[in-house]
Amino acid sequence: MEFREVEAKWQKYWDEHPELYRASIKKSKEKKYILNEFPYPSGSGLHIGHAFSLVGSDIYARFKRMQGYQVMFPMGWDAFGLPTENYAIKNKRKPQEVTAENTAVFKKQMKKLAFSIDWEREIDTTDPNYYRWTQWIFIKLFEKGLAYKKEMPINWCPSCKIGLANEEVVNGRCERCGHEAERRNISQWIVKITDYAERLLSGLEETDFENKVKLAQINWIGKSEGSRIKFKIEGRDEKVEIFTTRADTLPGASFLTVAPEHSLALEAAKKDQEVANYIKKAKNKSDLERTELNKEKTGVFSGFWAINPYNQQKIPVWVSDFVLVSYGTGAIMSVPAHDQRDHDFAVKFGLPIIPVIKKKGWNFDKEAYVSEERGKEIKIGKKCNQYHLRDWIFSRQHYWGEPIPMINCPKCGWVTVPEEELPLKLPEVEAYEPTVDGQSPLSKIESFVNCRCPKCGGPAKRETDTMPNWAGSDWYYLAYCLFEDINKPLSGKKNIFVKNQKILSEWMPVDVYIGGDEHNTLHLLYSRFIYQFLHDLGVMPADIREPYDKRVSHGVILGPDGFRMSKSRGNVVTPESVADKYGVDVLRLYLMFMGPFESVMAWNEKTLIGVKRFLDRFIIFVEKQKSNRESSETSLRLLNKSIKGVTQDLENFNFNTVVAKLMEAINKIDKLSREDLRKLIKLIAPLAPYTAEELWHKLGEKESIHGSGWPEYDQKMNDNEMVKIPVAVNGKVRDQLEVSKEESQIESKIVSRALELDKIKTWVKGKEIVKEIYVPGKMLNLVVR
RNA sequence: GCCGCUGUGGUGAAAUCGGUAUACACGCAAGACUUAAAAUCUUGUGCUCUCAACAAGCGUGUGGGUUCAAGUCCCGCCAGCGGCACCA
Repeated sequence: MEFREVEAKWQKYWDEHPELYRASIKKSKEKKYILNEFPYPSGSGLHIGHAFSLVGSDIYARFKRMQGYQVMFPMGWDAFGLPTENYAIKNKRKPQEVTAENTAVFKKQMKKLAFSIDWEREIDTTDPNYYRWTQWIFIKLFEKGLAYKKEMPINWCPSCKIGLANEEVVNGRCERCGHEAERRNISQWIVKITDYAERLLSGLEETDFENKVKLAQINWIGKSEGSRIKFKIEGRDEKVEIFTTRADTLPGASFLTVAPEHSLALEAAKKDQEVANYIKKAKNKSDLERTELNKEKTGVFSGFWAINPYNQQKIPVWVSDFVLVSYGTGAIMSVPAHDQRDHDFAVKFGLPIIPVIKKKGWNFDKEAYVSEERGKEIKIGKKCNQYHLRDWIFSRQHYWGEPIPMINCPKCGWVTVPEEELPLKLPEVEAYEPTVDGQSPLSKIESFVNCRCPKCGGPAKRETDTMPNWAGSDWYYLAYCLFEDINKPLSGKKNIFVKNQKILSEWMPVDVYIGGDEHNTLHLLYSRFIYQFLHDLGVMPADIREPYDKRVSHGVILGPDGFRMSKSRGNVVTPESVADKYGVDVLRLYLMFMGPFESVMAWNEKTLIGVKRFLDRFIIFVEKQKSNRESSETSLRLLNKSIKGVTQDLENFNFNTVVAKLMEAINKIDKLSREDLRKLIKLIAPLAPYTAEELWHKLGEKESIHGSGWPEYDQKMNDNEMVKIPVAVNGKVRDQLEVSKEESQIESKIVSRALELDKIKTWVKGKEIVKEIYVPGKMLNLVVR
């Protein structure tokens, strides 16, 4: 039968039987919540990367389902975002309509690729019933003091006249027009994720993330332990506080350096034009300039003098942009003898270099001596930790995002939109372009902006910024659990999280979270933070402290030329084109056979042929074998071995070797009974669901194979098998011994039989056997002299 | 510069705990079927020496080390990929 007909037939059947893939908690069965990062539904449809990671996830979900677990494998759409907005602007269309079209295409393609998704749980971050709760979370953040408004520099494209998200700035340039991006101060909503830095670190211990993911998060949070030390400033009451990890080098602090934004620098600028000019210049520096000017240090003397608290010496205070406002206190003590940046600075401006840790023969004038070694402890200042993690800029001056549910009242200040008024719907607008001054298009809609203050009833204005992309994906793993209350909205004040504690504690945490390395820091950290925050609010089950248990990162598929697939390179391979040409099962098998699930691989259609041949042979094999009454003994053993290997490899996401083991089975097995044939088909079912279903029914089955059980490995079957024991002399294998399993356990027997082997005799002849090392069932090594 | 990952045949890659390196597949070569081609099937395929077989030697980026035994563990170096980058 042609693959097209087979696919159409079973896709229809599966659509008519949603119970097959429906996730439901039954007391008797253990649950598995298998989550793949939900896609952004772009206009170009599912790309090969989506297909790759989803095939792997689907195989695992199908495998676990057949093993008898209650599997939840849901899907949804992370549909807010710039590409849709840009497309809408360009084509004068509504983002809502574009999104609906795109998600329809994605869903259709996913169904074709046979993903065993529970479609009843489908969610969409742009659905007001969904983002009502995204907004509710923001309100709670605000109420708990974790969201605040602040002037922050953002990236600004002077050509497009819009604010750019960090993702939109590529090498310091605007992603759309290539113009150099500038910095501009705009008042923004900030979320205090830094309050959770320590929790985000310690929580990692409760997860089963692989080490590289944990390390990525640890590095991103970037904790350093040190102390804060206050320096008196001559002629001023206010002290300058610095942060250092090396308080022991305080005696060598020959000057202080403060950031251009530091209050002391601003103070100095009032009196000194040169300082004022420097600050102005530094402020206007774009990211591009900052990285380019990386090499040469710049700075200016502030005119202020500080007192080193260790020895009461007068040291100058300098202003330099290599000191960052956003880290520590925005001021440092400079120890040129033991820090290379301070050294560069000191050399350029002729400042003293005072060694604290002595090193024989070290030329301190030439280079700083930077070592792990510490000087004697100095107990000045107080111990504290610093983190690289920054607070999270939560505002976007764009249209296609969740409106931030805040109202600014001239009397009451910032007031939240009352919970019962949620969702605060995104109004339909005529134009989606950002305004000339960089504000969100919402700011032009007076009916949206002007409102009454919920507190005092006076006239007030709404926030017009929208939320970043990450907001909707911070809690979607909860939304899948609560889909009934999200897709059929609750009225009034009822809270989905509080109401559904039981459901949450049944499904959470996510058992396996499959996603890309590019999300190992931001998305994973943001969503862990939001979960922890909700946990602190008391709306999450008390004993579930982390949202994800295990994290599996999938690899990347490059184009046939070895480069990342892109339209401009013209090396794009779409899953659809491959499925049309060879069939879905061939595509699925090939994607998995390419290499390890985590690695980076180039597309190679030639290798795909091998997989196609295998699947054809598999079908022919079943046809030929199906009338057998019984299996041959060797075939039965081989099948049993395959069951063991395939089961183990599926468990560990080693899908490439699963395919290899199935190929091996087909190559070696010669005779199977109809009953045993069923087991073999089950082994391939998670990988090639269409073919397996078709063959299964050809054997006379009436129910779907995907609802059937997983074959069991028979431990005893291989017991009386013969085993081959390699015999080595001085570590080099010279011959092998074939013995029964029983015999292989007795060392003395193995040694004496090995010494009877002709080849071994010649190697041992005339020499003394110093040592015999026998690893039962594995190998024998004779050490001779 | 810092952090992480990777290095195995002509190619994609296998090798649970340190225990027969190169499974599985592509490609290539020879053969079968065919008027022919495609498809399919069979056999062979790390390197060196050899007409060939046997045997032997060498082989997992590189130099050392530990061990009866190292692709696997430890130390140094080289190359490639990804991320971060004046973080005090």
